Amino acid sequence: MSNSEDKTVQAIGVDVPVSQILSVEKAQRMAEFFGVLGDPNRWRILSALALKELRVGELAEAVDMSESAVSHQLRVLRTMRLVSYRKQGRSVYYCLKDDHIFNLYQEASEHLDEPDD
Amino acid sequence: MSNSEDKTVQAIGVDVPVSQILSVEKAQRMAEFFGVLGDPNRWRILSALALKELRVGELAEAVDMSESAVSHQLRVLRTMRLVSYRKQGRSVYYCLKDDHIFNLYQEASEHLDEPDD
DNA sequence: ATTATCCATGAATAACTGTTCAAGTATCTG
DNA sequence: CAGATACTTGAACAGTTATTCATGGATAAT
Repeated sequence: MSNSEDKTVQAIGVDVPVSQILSVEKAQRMAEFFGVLGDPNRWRILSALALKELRVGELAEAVDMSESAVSHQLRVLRTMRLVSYRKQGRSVYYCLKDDHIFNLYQEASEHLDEPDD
Repeated sequence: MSNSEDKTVQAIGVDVPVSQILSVEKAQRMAEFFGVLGDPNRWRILSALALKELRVGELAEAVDMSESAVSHQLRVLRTMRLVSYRKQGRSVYYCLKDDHIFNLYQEASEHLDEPDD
């Protein structure tokens, strides 16, 4: 809900209740989340972690990025709670946090695979 | 599938089949799609269109953006086939193309609403 | 203790993105 | 036809983002 007063805009005979449009705040949160999924290297990292728990260095090798770049991206993924980690000695093992990412992947795949009309 | 040769990286005793990591091309397509959902104003536009078919001008008023900005964003949404449109006189009516967007919204909401562990 | 390894972090830079502004096309009205 | 309305488009500019590079911290090995 966006506004306290129930403003409307006239459209096609009926009014559009502006209050049902996503609020700026909610839209912002959605955008931040999906924005994290808007980078190809983060998808490659996530897909690698979908196979098994991996250390930062292994990840870097697997997705062919520098350790620093991977580490930076892992921080972003951590912030959105898409991955979790555990430390063991000097290593840090990362893994997927839950399987929402699988559902999002599937849903997007379906959309992208749809015929062009 | 990423590489023709089935390269692996050693990890945790077992090997990680690099060939199962999302290819750069597939990752790129995923990122492009989700990147479109990585903007708050596009979410507001989509949520407005979820209520009913709207003209560009009505959309602009509803989401409080300039017509030009809305038009630019609608082109992006059209490119990703998230919206479709029909012309009627000088007006152009836009609507949501399918309901994948609803599922994505729901899935993301669930993720964002999860407790912090 | 010294050195090496693994990872995180901050700054800097290059690339990308979204808005505005100005102009252009198409349709309707008088 | 002239003017107004509805929308689109391209260029420019500001803000954001992802990488690299250099450095620092923590743990392990010698």
